[in-house]
Amino acid sequence: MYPEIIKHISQEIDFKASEIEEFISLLSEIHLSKKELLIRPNDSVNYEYFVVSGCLKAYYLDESGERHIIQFAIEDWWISDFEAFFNKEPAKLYIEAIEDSVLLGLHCDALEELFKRIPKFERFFRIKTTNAFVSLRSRILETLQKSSAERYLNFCNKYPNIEKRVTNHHIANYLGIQPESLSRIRKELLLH
Amino acid sequence: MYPEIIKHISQEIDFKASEIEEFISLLSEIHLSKKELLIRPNDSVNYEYFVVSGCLKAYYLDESGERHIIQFAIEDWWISDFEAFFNKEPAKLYIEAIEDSVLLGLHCDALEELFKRIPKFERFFRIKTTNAFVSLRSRILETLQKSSAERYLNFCNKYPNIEKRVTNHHIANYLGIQPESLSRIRKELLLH
DNA sequence: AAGTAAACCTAACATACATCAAGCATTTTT
DNA sequence: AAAAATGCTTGATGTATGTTAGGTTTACTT
Repeated sequence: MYPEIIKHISQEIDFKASEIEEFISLLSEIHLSKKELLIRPNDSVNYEYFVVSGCLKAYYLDESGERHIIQFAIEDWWISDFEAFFNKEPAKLYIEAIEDSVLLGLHCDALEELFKRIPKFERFFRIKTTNAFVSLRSRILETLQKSSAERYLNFCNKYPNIEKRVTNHHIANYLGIQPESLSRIRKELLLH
Repeated sequence: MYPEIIKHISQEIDFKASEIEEFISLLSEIHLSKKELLIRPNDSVNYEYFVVSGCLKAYYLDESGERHIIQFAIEDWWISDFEAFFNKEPAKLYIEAIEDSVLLGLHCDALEELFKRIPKFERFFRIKTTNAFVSLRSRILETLQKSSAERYLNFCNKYPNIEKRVTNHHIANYLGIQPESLSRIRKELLLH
């Protein structure tokens, strides 16, 4: 039962069977069809979600209706409006399934309880968050430093499995450029 | 002794006096003069640093010698080359004092030990890292979304204490634009 | 199977920002 | 106190990316 997430947590920490069992008991399974919304602005966000299968995007719509993708998630990733989740604020993001997807939701209160009962999970999530923090820092450094073409190539290198599954439109949104610009970049790189 | 950091950790978690004492015993005091380097590329980074007083910048020099500031730190902030620190890799960043500064260094091994002995510190650093993670996400969303002028105004609003203490050159580096462009932005905003 | 929507590409033009260069003011160094 | 370095501003010019528009192909919907 839920071998994906068991493998995922066991990679980082050595849990006892009973601890894993307790963790699993907290999860709720969610099925989403393509284009279905998991979170929309003003929702209260009580869950973070582990992706068992499928592909999703987290994005923000600005005042002028432009879409800005902050995160993709495929198998083995966590996704949520983390700002809303951790700070108990209303959502600002949309989270939408790009493909039919299966998720495991973890409720914030259940998570707090779990931290108290089994501090190893506090450790697990500290390590996960630390890794995420570090990789956001490199993403910022990259946007400060690199040309759009370089960032596009890096994206393809770093996330080949995502690049194959989302449209160029999505990738352009993620990189912070217009789809037309990405098309030009791809033309110059001879990638069509 | 070290009232600043005691206040800092007590704001988040209720520690016993003995726990605080143990924590304090792990810290080493570092004094830096203006322009002195705390970390330079290829250093091994065994410490993260709490700023007691002063002001520092963490930056990357790219191949063409451009400087990109990823973080400022003033009183009450933590600073390090976190990627190098957490992943035990050689540093890629410079960390330099903008003013004479006093720091408290926390060694990675001491920190690991502390986590084992007092899990509340694991909790403390999980919460700190989570907050940092969330604010990096908004920083990314902001660079995807907003004009340079808007980002400059946001910076001034969000970090008035930093804005007062660093040069416009530094702020431009942080925002990812040229100092000349920032000067023009300020002119249009009538801020000289 | 036909109709519609979405994805992708291309081109012409507009614009924000970078680049290069110079000058003045302020701070730091000697 | 003089000299040097740094910070800030301004102008002229270049370039990458945005904007608008149109067209082709592919995928989805009925």
